[in-house]
This record gives sequence, C-alpha cells and structure tokens, in this order.
Amino acid sequence: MARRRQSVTIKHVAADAGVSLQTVSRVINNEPNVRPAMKERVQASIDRLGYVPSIAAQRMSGSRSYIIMAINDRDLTIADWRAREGRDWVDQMLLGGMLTCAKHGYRMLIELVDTHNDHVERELGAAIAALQPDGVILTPPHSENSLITRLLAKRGIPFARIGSMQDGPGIAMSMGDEHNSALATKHLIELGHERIGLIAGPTDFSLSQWRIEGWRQALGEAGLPHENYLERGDFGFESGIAAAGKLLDLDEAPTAIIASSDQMALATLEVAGKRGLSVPRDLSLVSFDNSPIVRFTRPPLTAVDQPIAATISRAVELLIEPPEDNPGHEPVIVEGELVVRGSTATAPRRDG
Amino acid sequence: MARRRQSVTIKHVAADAGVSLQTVSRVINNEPNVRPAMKERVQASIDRLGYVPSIAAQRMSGSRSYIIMAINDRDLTIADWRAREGRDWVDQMLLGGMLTCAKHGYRMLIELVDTHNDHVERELGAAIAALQPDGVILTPPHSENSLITRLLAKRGIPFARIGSMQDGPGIAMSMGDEHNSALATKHLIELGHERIGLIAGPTDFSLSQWRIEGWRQALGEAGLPHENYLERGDFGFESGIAAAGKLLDLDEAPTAIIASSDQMALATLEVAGKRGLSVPRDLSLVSFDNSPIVRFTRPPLTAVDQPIAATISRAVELLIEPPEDNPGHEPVIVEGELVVRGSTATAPRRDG
DNA sequence: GTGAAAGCGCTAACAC
DNA sequence: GTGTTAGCGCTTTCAC
Repeated sequence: MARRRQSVTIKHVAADAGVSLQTVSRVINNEPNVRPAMKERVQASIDRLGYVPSIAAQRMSGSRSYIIMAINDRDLTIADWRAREGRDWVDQMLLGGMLTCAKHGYRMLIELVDTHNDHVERELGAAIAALQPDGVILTPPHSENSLITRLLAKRGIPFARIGSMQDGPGIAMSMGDEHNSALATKHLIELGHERIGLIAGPTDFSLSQWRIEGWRQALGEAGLPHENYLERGDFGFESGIAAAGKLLDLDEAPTAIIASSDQMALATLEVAGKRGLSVPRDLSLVSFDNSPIVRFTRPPLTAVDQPIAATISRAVELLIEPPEDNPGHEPVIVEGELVVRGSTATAPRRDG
Repeated sequence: MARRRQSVTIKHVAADAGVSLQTVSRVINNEPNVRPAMKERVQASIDRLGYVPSIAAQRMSGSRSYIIMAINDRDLTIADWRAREGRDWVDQMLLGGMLTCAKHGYRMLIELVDTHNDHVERELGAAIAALQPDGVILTPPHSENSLITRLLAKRGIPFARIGSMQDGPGIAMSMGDEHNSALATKHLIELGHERIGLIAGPTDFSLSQWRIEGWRQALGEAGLPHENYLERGDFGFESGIAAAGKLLDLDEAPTAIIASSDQMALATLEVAGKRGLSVPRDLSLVSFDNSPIVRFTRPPLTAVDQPIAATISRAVELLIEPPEDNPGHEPVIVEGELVVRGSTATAPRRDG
C-alpha cells in the first residue's frame, strides 16, 4: 500500500498565511492570544486550502483524540443483533451519541467488551491504549464493574456510568427508573387497579431495584399491597413466562402487571393469552423500554420509554465539557415517559 | 485536562527486552528479519508490560490507521433511528463489520454523510483527513455518487461500493438483487400465481432496476406477463399505499405482489385489508429486507433476507486484505435468501 | 538480522 | 500577541 501522507498540513497553512505553525494551531483550537485580523487571515488560508487537522497528529502531541468510546456488553449486544427482534438500544445510543459528538467535532466509537470475564482489564486496557479516547460511556452491566471503573479512574479518563447511581469516580447517570416505575404504577392506579404486579429485572442491574422502589412507593402512597406481587426475571422472554405464570397463579392475582423489559412483557402477553385472559380487558400490561416491537403486538403495549438517545447525548456533553460548577458529582438523571397504548385499561370489576 | 501519555511505549519494551526500538517494531508488525529467539524475547516483554501500540503514533509514521469507515446517508439513517420502526440496517452493518474488523485488529466507525448536497466533497474530505481510514464502505445512495468515488480514488483509499455493479474504482458489491427477486418470483410461480406484481424502488438506486430484471426474467421463463404489473415507490410507506392501490385497481389485478421494501409491503398489507382482501388467501405478499417488523405483522411476511452483515463482513475483508489474484475488479455478490412465512400461499382459484 | 537516525503533523512550554 | 524549540510514539529509510 502506498504510504499515504496528509495532503494539506499545518505547515502549508502557515506558509500560505505567512505565519508560524503555532499561530495556525491557536486558530484551529480557538485559543486566545490571536488578533482578530490574524485569525481571519489564517482562517482564510485554512478554508482555501481545505485544511483539516489530523486527529492522529493532534493526539500524538498530547492533545485530545476527539474520540468518545461507548462500551457495550459483547454477548448481549451480539445476541440482540443476531436475534433481529428489533431492539434498537444501540441505534438510540448512536442517535444520541453520534450527533452530539459531531456537534463538538468528536466521533463516537462503539466497543464491545466482555464483562463476565477475567480479562476485562486487558481487553479494555488494550482498547484504551490503542484509541486513547477522551471519554468513555459505560452501559450496564459494565457501569458498576469495579474492575472497569477503577481502570478508567487510574488512567484519568473521564467516563459516564449509565444506569449507576453509586458514588465514586465517573459521572453517575440514570434514566429515572424509580420515577418511571412509579409513573407506570400510578397510571394503573388511576385506572382503578388495586393489585399491580411487577416483574423485575435481575439483581446485577441496579436499575432493577430502583424500579421496585418506585413501584412499591407508588403502591404505598395509594394504600395498596405489594407483598406477593413481585417476581424476578432476567429481561429475557423465558424468564417472563415463568414470572407471569407465578403472578397469575396467585389466589388474588394481579389485574395489572408491569414488566421490566419488552421481552418479559411479550411473555406476559402470551401467558395471558394462553389462560384466556384478554389484554387489556382482564389484565393491563405495561412494558419497559418501548423498543419498536411493542407497537406491533396485539394490543400495542403501553410502555415506559427509556430516553436512551437523550441520556447518551447528555453523557457526551458532560464528558466533552465538564461543567465548571460541578457540585461534587451529583448523579445526572434523565427521566423517561410513559407512552400509553392499548394494553392498559380500566380495572376489571371485582367478581371474586 | 492532564496531559495524558501512553503508559507503556515501544521504548519501555525495547529497554525491557534489551533490544532496539526497531526490533520491537518488527515484532509488532510481524515483519521478517527477526530471529525466532529474539522475537520470543520481545513478545515476552510485550506481554509482561501489557504493551499495546498507539494507533495514533502508528498512523503518524505513515503506517495504517486501523480504521474502516462505513458511510451512510445522514438523513435516511437519522430518520430511521428517530422513527423507531425496527429497521436494523445499521445494526446488521455493525454486526458484520465490527466483528470482522475486530478479528483483524481494526475498528469500524460509522460516518453520516449527506449525499444530496453540494458539499459532499468537503464533508467527506474532512472525515478522511481527520481519521485517515484504511478503507471506506459506501452504502446506497453514496455507492454511485461519482463525487465520492472520485475523491476516494484520488486519495488512494480502498473502498467498497455496496449495491453498485458499475465498473470503476473501488470494489463493486451487491446482495444479489436480481437473483433474490427471481427467487421470490419463482416461489410465487410455484404456488400457482400467474399475475405477479412488483412494487419497485426509486430509480436512483441501481438495485431497483436489478430487482425488476430478476422479476421480469423469472416471469418470462414461465411464460407469464409483466406488462402493467410494475409500479414504483420510494421505499416509504405512503408510496407503497399508492403503488399497491394502482396494482389492485387493475382489471386483471395481480394475485401476488412483491414489494421492494418492508414499508411498502406493510402498506400493501394495509391496502389489501381495506379492500377486504385477505393475505394470503386472496393476495400473496413478499417483502424485501426482512427487517424485524415483518415477523410481527399479521400474517408474518414472507421476505427476501438481505445479507447485510455477511456483505459488510466480506467488504471489510476485501479492504483489509485485497486478494492477490484480483482479476480486474470483478463485482462481488453475496446472495440473499427467501424466508417463507405466512403471507404467501397457493394462488386463489380464478373465478373472473 | 539488527541498530541508529530522521521525520510524520501537531501542540506544550517557553521565549521574545 | 507571536515565534521558536522540543518532543509525543512510532515507522521508515539506511547503515552495519
């Protein structure tokens, strides 16, 4: 392969404008100590020559790399892609991340990393050494993997932990799971439901617990019971089948169920169907995530929309331009919304 | 921000192994002229120190950047992401591209570029200058934008044109549209259909024409008519409504329709429903793309699966390791498959 | 086979 | 305000 060199470098610009390299550099980086007239002249040369700084060279001389690395779980991500079930978590990350990065002259790069693995450190360390990102976005379940957070902290790389509210290095961020869960619960309470079940997520996701809190609190405020109405799944379809089954087996079975993932909601829909329960007539159903599929089910599902794009966008901004007045790393919360569709309705009249 | 430096550099390794920088470099790049014993010693130091070469530095000194840039149409991509209709084109690209890149120590980076725009060259030129990718993957409608292909050729950057069979610089690749279209048509012919309509895509996508060819040819071989049975859409839902309407308005209306995109197939399904036609009893329907949604419609759609992941994966390989025996840039074709679901059935008996 | 020297494009540090 | 110098981590010459 031919040795490719930069066609237009800072030198060309400097020569063209009749100034030193340093002055050009200052203009590029919008630094002070350049007279407006000078700046204009240099800018003119830049435009005319079509000069664009080489990121590699910039990074080399100790400046930024202009790269933000988003880290996803390898197995989960690949499984989602292969399954082709319309989960658009990655797309929403790109939507929020790429556009916001672009606005600041950055790029976002997705990196797949195994969490459940003893060489996370090596894997991540290699990615960091190779790419030297200016910031890293951690998604669950990486967000609370201390091997990862410690490594990042040690290397002095700013990072955001999506779905983590813990103290510690990095920006803690959440999508308001407690709030969202309460929102869904209140929606059901307003519809007259008094027995509202929750199919929670696995314990290694902090957000599972937050959703339980929101649900429990909303029920408490309304004087409704939560005992027996909590089951757990692993976000997957099969686990949803089991959990929904248990809930509907109860003597005083719930008239509404909140599922902590779309797949578990789909499973609940199926279990209900098999038992001759019509949704929403006999059973109301609220799903979490609001991925594309839930609009194509019968009925379309009322769902909590996770503001993934908005959250990642916010994370990018915080990484690129850390606020001056950082009041001690307060967690950043971007709350979701409830999208009401056809799977929730007035509670069935009590005939038990 | 603290000036971040590489923690372990080639110097450390050289010192540790007691050799020159050059020897370490040779080992890293698997170059000849290193005695096995020497190589082993250096490799041991590399492993022990956990050394990983800096891509920026490698790129600086004229070597590779280890980056493959995939270029998508900005507006189309963002619209898809915003719509959240489950189109997973980008995900499939990532699936095929990232994994294959990773296998070779490369990264894939997605770049959004406006095609229908007079400053494509500046936009793309900037991305290339900043990132210096070792290869570029063009997707429609960029693949046949001569402003782009010429720029890439001029800069000597290897690139693949997905969905383009034209001669010229860059690797021409297609997903076998003509073959796939014939496949779908033959499937319908085997089911006894004699009037098979096609809703083709817009003319600025070459693949639209290829699909027409495949359909026409399969019909011709079976001695069936194609006149009047061709309509065009723009891949979008609304255009599908119009096209399906026209086809079903015909005196001798088709008993089967092939739609050149999932959205247009969905539209056809809707039009059929509105006219009291049951799919597949009264009308068989085949869709193109096989994106996640088509499994959730009623009935689930028989669809041509576009092998996006496989094609991108192949493109990456060809860009990274161009085959020695390149016989003059033959187009590379990765054919799709027909996934038979519930929307195709035996042709209705003729009672007209 | 191995090593030494030069330089890639840029910025930090320090002169002036 | 602006220019000069040194050096980032690596690979490419070209010696030996």
